[in-house]
Amino acid sequence: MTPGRLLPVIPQPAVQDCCTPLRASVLGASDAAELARRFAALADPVRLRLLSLLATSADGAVCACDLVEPVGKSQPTVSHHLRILREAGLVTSERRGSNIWYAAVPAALESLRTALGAPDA
Amino acid sequence: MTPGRLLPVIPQPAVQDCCTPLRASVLGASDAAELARRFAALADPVRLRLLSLLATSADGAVCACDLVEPVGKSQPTVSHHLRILREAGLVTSERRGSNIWYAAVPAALESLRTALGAPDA
DNA sequence: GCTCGATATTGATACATGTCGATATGTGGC
DNA sequence: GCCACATATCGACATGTATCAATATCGAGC
Repeated sequence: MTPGRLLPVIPQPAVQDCCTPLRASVLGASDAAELARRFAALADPVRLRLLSLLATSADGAVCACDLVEPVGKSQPTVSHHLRILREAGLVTSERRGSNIWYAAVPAALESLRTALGAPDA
Repeated sequence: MTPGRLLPVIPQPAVQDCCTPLRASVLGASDAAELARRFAALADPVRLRLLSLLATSADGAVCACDLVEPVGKSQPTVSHHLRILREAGLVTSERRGSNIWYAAVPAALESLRTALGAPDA
């Protein structure tokens, strides 16, 4: 379990926003593949709950040890899902002592919102 | 192929927006499952291109016969993907003579945008 | 350096999904 | 009713994915 609270900030990676909005112009094959890859990371209830846990945490980051119990899956399964979220750029991780802390990447969520957005938005 | 242009409007179904935004409160298990189901519909490049074709069409609707060639998949495969988009509420279809026309459902896209949105948005 | 706790990786299994060819269903015109 | 065309469904196959138990790896403290 988590000891006291630590420094909140995890450096946010640069998010290269991909792909013009769906409604702005017809998606090319490679843009579609990249967007699909990112949405696939959101297409699992466990990952959505993990992301939600991170995005709503007061500190902005949560110890991996505190993510296992809330989602009710085994530790390897949670680690697997965190890896997929990380590879999709939706979360970042940082080692703090013997623990690893995860944080959501708001810019990545914004990027996906943009892809779903109105053509003139 | 499509003859001339027809009446543009396809009646839009009511969209029940699901699930509080990810960043507003921790997602419950059932909300997470429902959201995951909707994002899964977007987690395929063929479906994203189909949706983009529909969302950018000048008439607001496209004959199914005009969706096969652009995505470069077989007719049954396109039909399969259109069904998934329809069941996710992202597109609507309407019979016009011997053809079936599809249209995007903007409100459904907005609903997903909201789920990805900022807590106070 | 060893041990312990935390996280990641591996291997195995069950299940879902994308794809196509073949076929069914449905519509309009003759 | 029959034929041609458009769309959907079916069956089969290959591939991907979620899950867990077991194991490996990595840090910290002694």
